[in-house]
Amino acid sequence: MEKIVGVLLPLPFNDVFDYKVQDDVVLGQIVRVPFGREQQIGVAWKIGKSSNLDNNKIKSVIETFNLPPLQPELMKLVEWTADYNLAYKGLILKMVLCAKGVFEDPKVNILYKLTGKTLAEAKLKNSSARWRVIELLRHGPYSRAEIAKGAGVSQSVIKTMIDVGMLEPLPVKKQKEFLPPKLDFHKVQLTAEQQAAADYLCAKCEAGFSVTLLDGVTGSGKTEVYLEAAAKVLKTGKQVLILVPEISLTTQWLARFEKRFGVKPAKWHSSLSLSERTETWRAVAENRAKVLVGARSALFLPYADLGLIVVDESHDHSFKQEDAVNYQARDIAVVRAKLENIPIVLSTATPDLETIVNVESGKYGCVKLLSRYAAAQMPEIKIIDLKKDKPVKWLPPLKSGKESDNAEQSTPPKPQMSWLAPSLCAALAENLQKGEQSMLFLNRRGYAPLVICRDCGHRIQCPHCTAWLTEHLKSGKLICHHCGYMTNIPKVCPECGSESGLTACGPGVERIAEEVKGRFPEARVEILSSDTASSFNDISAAISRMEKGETDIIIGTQILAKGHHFPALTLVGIVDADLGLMGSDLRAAEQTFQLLSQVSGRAGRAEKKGVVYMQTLYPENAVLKALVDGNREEFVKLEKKSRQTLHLPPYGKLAALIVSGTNVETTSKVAAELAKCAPHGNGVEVLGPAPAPIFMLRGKFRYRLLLKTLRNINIQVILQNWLKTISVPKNVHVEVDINPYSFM
DNA sequence: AGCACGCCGACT
DNA sequence: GTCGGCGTGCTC
Repeated sequence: MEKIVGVLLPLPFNDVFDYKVQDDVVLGQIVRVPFGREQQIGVAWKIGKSSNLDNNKIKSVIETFNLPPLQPELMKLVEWTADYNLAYKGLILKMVLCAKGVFEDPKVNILYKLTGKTLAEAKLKNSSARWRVIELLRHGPYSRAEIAKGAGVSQSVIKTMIDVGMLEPLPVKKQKEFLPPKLDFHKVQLTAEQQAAADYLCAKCEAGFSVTLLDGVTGSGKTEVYLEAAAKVLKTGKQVLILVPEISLTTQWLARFEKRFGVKPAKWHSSLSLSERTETWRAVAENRAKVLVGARSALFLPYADLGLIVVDESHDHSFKQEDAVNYQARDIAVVRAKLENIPIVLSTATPDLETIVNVESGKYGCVKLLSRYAAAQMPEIKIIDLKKDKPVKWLPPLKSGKESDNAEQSTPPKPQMSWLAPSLCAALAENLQKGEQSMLFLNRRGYAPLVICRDCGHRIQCPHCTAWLTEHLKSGKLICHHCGYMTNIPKVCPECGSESGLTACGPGVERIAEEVKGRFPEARVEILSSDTASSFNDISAAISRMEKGETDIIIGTQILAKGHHFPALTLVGIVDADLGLMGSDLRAAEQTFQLLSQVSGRAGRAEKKGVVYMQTLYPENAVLKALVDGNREEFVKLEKKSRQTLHLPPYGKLAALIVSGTNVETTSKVAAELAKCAPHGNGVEVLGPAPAPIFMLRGKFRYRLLLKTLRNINIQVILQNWLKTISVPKNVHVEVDINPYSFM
């Protein structure tokens, strides 16, 4: 019987395409279909015909894969995510079908086993090499390479034995094994507070959908608590998904997991190889991988039997960031939990206001961990007022050795710009003398964020973006942090040709490291930022040197803020606490509070108490004051008030339209047209268009419009109607960002 | 998204 | 005369 199914394809469409099928196809079945002159992998989304096309125009499904069909819950999640973010359903589906190796022929290993034919029967002479092969294969089939190594013979010996029919091939599907976690491998001794929290979460794990905020100060052992909930769910045979910010998929976290469960979890992140993706995808779909730790995209994997979701560091802004489609992974995780009717845990030391409000309204449950693990205490935070405690220039140490021989020729060292206040320098010196570790945090990569010519005032800009190029001394390049453009550091000013005018302005981590090395030549200094470390392993290596006490002062960016546990770290210096507050970010205050709390939380995580120094030009700033007082409640109160008066989330809704294109005129015309037919009325307001803060990005000009509505208004419907009214030429792109975090 | 079709400028 | 630019339209 010939039937017709609607197939959703991983392309920018909302509608299904009709195909004929011979046998019965189940909803959610993954199929290969012809599409144009190509083939596509799609999913049977609707039974029956959806188009009014002539039946003879409808092509047939090529094959249906022998894979578990997508579950209705996941299909609903795709639809929900697309509707909520005004994105194509097909592109959301693409995130589900993201392991293309799954749909190719599975790789097979050819192993060889004995056929039973003897040497005599094969008319071969006895030789010790051939006997060693026979002996080896009595224990089981092996590949050619394994036989050669195991029996100590050459490939030719094996080939002869195959040719005469003594050995026969045995194709075996390559399938990576995912070991099940050993639930009782190593039960960590929990504190009473942790145990109570774990008990609460475990109780939630018995009762369908719920959201629980696991709200614990840095160093309170949240991981151990939610791993107990994971153990509870794993005991029932269900799967557990732990979402982490990409950057915290560290060796340290994995080591903690392995210590508890005796095995490695399955991992999912952007830098997996093709075969790792394929293996993991299949193992998740076939319920062979029981625990998966992954970045945001792990949310769309086809779990066979999901029982619990944990969002670690749930406040982290990297959960909201665009890859193919804009979405906030934390929110979609909650929706997935709801659709699957399972519990979800949001774990963080600094919950975002949205989550706090949901806890207060009773929508989310909450457990708190108020004290640090064991003897550790919260660090003391001290403000350094840079206006009073001004950094003083420093002299590079005199060069030693052979260079001092021609000292009369070299100019005396020039005093260098400083970014560290005398009091911070003194504290570093003291800590160094005590043999304790220090960390300096500056969320700025490279040497200097700007190069300016003192003679003509020229500033070196990115040719593709409205942004200055950052100087990176290590690589000798000027780099655009927005598009990746790279050029050698010029010797002379490209504008006026001055040979001495080019000057680095402002500090990046490399420059701070230079100053620290200059001031403390005896200290073992390490820089850690996403570009000094060329690989995941470099980062792990630097972290482990720090753990082992081989580093005295570690200087780094964001990368240092999250999840690391350095027992001997007692001093944290925040070089520029004001940095995040100036940005054009709606959540600048909140994000700064979160980031600085996280960084501060690195200090004093063992017996010795930690001290945090924050350098600022605005010591009266409310965010910093709240941090110093350790008073999150006060900060939340202020933040609530400001968002309430401005009708910002969660007290109102926001959506941004980003209009971009390579042609300024057509782009601005579309932006203006959008403004002209902007929706208005009760509780609906449109701001803009305004040139985006980075007007030109990757060679495209960008304008922004902001739609603000009251909380009870369906912002998606308003947007849909709005976008329907205008026609956009193909060389202009209109992007929708529901609940934008940034204005860039 | 990809890819073909189609209509106008600088080249052997 | 053609090669090739990318604007428009289609894919069950």
